[in-house]
Parts: sequence; C-alpha cells; structure tokens
Amino acid sequence: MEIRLKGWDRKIIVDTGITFAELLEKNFPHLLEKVVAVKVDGQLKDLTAMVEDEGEVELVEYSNEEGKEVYWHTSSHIMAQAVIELFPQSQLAIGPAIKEGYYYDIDLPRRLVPEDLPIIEEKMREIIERDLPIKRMQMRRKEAIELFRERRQNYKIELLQEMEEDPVTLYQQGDFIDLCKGPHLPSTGRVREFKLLSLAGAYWRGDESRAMLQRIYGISFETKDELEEFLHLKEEAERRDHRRLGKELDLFSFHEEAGAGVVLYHPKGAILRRIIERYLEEEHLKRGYQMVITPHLYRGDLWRLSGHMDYYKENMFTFEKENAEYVVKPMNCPGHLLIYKTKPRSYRDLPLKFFELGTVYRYERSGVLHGLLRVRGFTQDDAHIFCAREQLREQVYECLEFAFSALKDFGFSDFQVNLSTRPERYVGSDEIWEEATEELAQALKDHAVDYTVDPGEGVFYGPKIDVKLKDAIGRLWQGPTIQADFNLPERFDITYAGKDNRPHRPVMIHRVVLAGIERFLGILIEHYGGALPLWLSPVQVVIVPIADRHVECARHLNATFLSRGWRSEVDDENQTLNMKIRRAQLQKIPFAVIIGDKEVQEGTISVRTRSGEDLRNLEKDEFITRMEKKIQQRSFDEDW
RNA sequence: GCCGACGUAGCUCAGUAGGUAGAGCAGCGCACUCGUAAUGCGCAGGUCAGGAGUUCGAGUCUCCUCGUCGGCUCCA
Repeated sequence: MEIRLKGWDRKIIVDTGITFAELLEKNFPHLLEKVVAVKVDGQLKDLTAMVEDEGEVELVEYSNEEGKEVYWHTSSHIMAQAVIELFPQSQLAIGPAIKEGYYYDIDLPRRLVPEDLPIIEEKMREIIERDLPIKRMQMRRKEAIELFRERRQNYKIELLQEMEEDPVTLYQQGDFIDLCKGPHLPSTGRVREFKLLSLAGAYWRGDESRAMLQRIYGISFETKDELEEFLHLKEEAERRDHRRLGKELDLFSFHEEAGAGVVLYHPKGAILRRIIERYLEEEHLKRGYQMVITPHLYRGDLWRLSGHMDYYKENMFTFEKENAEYVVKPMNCPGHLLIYKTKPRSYRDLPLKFFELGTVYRYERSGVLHGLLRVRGFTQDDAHIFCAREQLREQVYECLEFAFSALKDFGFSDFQVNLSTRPERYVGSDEIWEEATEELAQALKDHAVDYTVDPGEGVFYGPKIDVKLKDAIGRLWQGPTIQADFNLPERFDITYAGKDNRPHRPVMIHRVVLAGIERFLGILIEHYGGALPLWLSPVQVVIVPIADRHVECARHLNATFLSRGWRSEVDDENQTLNMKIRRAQLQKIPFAVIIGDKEVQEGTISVRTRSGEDLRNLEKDEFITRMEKKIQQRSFDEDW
C-alpha cells in the first residue's frame, strides 16, 4: 500500500494492517515521540488507528493547535482518572481541551480545596508512569448506557441519551473508560509536564438551574521549559494586573461604601483619563464629529420608545419620583436621537455624526464585576452616525480607519476583527440585513483587514464589527465595535429629506473607538505594565534635588517645565538620593532629573530614565527639545 | 445571581487548641545633607468589613448582609 505524507515528496510503501504508530516506528522512528495524532483527509485520527488506503496523511505534533488539543484532552482524561481513583463515587460530566489547557467538570462527594490539587497531581503522575495504553472502542449506544449505568456515571448517561450517534466512541485507559470522540495520545505516558491550575464551580451544561459541579483546570506541555514559560507568563500577567497597579500608582480605587463596580479616580488617574479624553475630543472634531452632551437621567418613557424598557430592563437602574419612572441612562443613543429630531434634516446634513463622552450606568450581576474591566458605571467614547444607506460602507470604512489609528497612537498594533451576522431574533427585512452585512464586509475589505465571520452573532438590530486588540503579552481584549442599526431610526421615526424632497429613513451607526474608557484604561495599564508612554504618564518628570541647597534650583526648573504644560514634580523630601530614585522608578515616572552641586554650577542637568539609563551633563535646552518632541509624537519608545 | 475562597493598621501579611491583637513598608518627629533602586533612631496608628448569635469569654465557632478574588452564567 502506498501512503502519501503531507510535506514529503516521496511516497511510502507500507504493509496493510499496520497502525500509524507502527508506520512511524518503521519509517520515522525519531518522530514517534513527537507526533500526537494524524490527520487523514482533514480528519484527526489516533496513532493507534489502522492505516488505510486513503488520502494524504498529515503528522500532527504538539506544536500544532490541533496537536495541543489532543494532548490536553488526554491530560484531562488522566486528571479525571486520578480523581476517580481518589474519590470513587465521583461522577464525571465533561472534560474538554480549551484554548489554554483543559478542564474536567466533576460531581464530587466533597468540596475540593486547593490543597487537593497536589494530591490529584501526584495520582496523575502515577497514572502517567503506568503508561497505560489508550484504546479506542466503539459500541452500541444502548450498551454504552448500560456500561455507564454500572459505573454510576449519570451525566454520561444523560449525554448518551441525547446523542444521535450510534454506535458511539469510548476511550479506555486501564480501568478508566470515558465517552469521547477523541482522538487521544496512544498512552498515558505521553503526557510529560502538567500542572493543575485552579478550582471553580461550573453548572452542568452551563445551565444555572442545574447542578453545580466542580471544575478543575489544568495545563500540560511536552517539556519543562514550556511549562515554566507558561507559569512565568502567568506571573507576568499578575505583575501587570491593573488592580494592583492602580493601587500602587495611586490611580483609582473602589469602595465598599460606594458600592461595587463604580470607580473613584485619584488625581493621577483623573489626569490620565483626561489626557485620553482630550485626545478623543480632538480626534473626533478633526474628523467632522460634533460634540453633544446629554443627561444622565431620563423619564422612563424615552426608554419605552427606544425599546430598552422591554429588552434591557434587567440592566437598567430605574427609580420613581412624583409618580414618574426614571432611568439612569445605560446608553447614549436615545439622547442623540432626540437631538436629531429637533429639526428637519436634509440629505445635505448627512452623514451627521454626534459624539459624546457619555457616562452610562448598567446593572451588572455582582459576580461579573472585575476591576476596571467590568464595571457598572463607565464612560464611552460614543458616537452615532446618521447616514443614508448608500453612505454606510464609506462611514464604516472611516470608523475603522479612526479606530485603528487611535489604537496605534496608544501603542496597539495587533488586532483581530470579527464580523457578526444576523442572529435568530432580529428586526428589519432580510434584504436590508444582507445589504448592510455586505457593506460592512466591503468596508473591511477596502481596509484590507483580515476578519472572521461570526454567523448569527450580530445584535438583533443590525450586523456589527468587533475589533479585539492584542496586548504586550499576547492577550486579546475587546476594543472598538461598529454596529449598524435599522431599529432605532424606525422607532424614533427619524427621517431626512432626500434630493427627491421626500422623507427617507437614515441608517444609524453606533460606534465606539476605545469603547469604555474605564476598560480601556485597564487594558492600557496592563499593556504597559503601568509604565505608560511619556505623553500619557500622570507624572512625566520628577526633579530630584540631592541636598536641601539644591531645592531652590529644582523648584525653578520645575516652574519652567510646568509652564510648558508638562506634568512635573519636585521630590524635595528629606531623603537620600537613592531613595528618591527608587521612588521614581517604582512610580514608573519616565524621567528623573537630578540636581546637585555640579548641575547648579554648570547649569546642566542629569537625567535618570525609567529604563535605567543615566545621562549626565545634559543641556537643559536639549532635554526640553527632546521631551517636547517625544510628547508631541506620542512616542512610546523607552530609549532616550 | 450561582459555586468556592477570602476580608486583621494607609499597603503587604502573621495571629498557635476561642483567653480581649503583631511585623515590615508607608505616615509623623528628630538627627543625617547624601551623586543614580531602601540612612538611622523614636513615635503614633486597629470597635479584627458590618450586624446578630453561641460562650464566663469570639479576630478565631454559627447565621445574615456588604465587598473582594477565581470560575459559571450573563454581556445591546
């Protein structure tokens, strides 16, 4: 039998009736330990599967996404087996591989505590050492149900009862049998380095009305180095945690007595936020947006008109006064629509672009709140573009251009874009949906951005584009969104007079650039690990007099800096130079300017940069010119 | 909201079997006047998240509330 191997010119002659593992052993023994599965005609198969006379064979290694999935999935089985051996009454639910690692949801006789993880790990190590062969089996669904009934695995029975397939696939390693479509590693010994990461509660089938199971998260790798790198990255993420940095850098706080999910900005956080807001205002005005300001409080009637009272009620803060219902705004769009409606609009006015730094309040369930990233009160850089249908594509294009250019100014250059199409429940005609979706797609293509389509993930009132940004350590964050809306123009009955002097219905685009400022701030802090670029730093320069006699000179210099609009401070505390340098470093202040005898005499300055550079004997003017340039360019280059 | 963990001085954390709180840093004072990541000494600082209960006695045990963390669910 001849086998074609992907990536290889020559064909391989093999005997019939051998497995892929045997094929490897014979022809590529050095790969035996690397390959985790094979892919034949796009279908993943076990190494223990028989080689058949069919399509091209691709060797899948751990380095491959699918390879990791196999590796992790087997790891989760080993974990489940370990748990069963430790707690024989356990009932297994599901245990898949995820983006990073794997988990298994298990119904256990008792609550697990973190101290249990090393015990389970120890048992896993044992199972790995046993190097149990992993066997794939097929059996009639009925038999499988019987098997799991004997083993008292009710969740598996429930899964089987709802499955269509018959026969079903099971995998066995030692005494452990699990319902699973695979594929898996050929034996438990193939899992090398692993770690159990955390415990959590999880609903059976994600349904909050059903049983709460215990979920164990884990990860595994082929080498110790990879595991260590992973753990290091986790530490790095912790080091960058905006909640920790927000405290350390004195940017913002949360308070029990203020309520969950609302942010109090300290002076340094407030200035940072204002810098971002000023940037946004400038950029919007430059692009033809008009700023508007709308109230935080509205009568309930407005939200009945907009429809929010029906479908968003759960998320709104409402109250009653003088027999009238009031709503603290969760969104800015209704206000902007009211402004639109204040006078007749013509096609000549379009596109009409209203922009607002609009602060909104949304009720979020207490359990989902998370630092600045998920709050109840936040400010959006929100705009609504009213345009003719034929302007949609161009407007979306401009929004994308705006979004990317703004994110680049803040130092993000890696994006992932999604186009979400019509969901099951929707308003508007199929025709208008198709047209709008096509316009959005075209705008993306015009922009030459790669994007993936999320079928059915659009909002009920129109298709949308989501941009996710990748931060310095590779994590993705939700960023800008651009949504077409056919619903609100209808509900508010807004029109414009066309060339034909007849009323037409505009399309509305909701779009945010940085989205929630709070969330963006959180992302920004984590992206830079608190060491914000010069133009964003709450304190740009700290002037450090070495001894008391240098304070006057330092104050004088500070006045010069302040007059240039820099954010500058003098550290005139009675402390050693070392201490002051240390404080500047810990506060992640970009530049410390040192003033001592030498500087006073020669009229020069010495600069210590955040990155640790020590620059002596700088001319003041040179420093000023350089700084001005860096600020003006919004440079995020750490080098002097 | 649900599951679990947690809440002790401004911050980070200790607190043994229930016997009425402790460190480091920060703060304040004094001395030192310093050349690129912690000068020394002294002082002050807590109704142990809030409330109720058990107990002769609760930071420690029980319950409720609030908040935080990790997840789930949700996310127009």
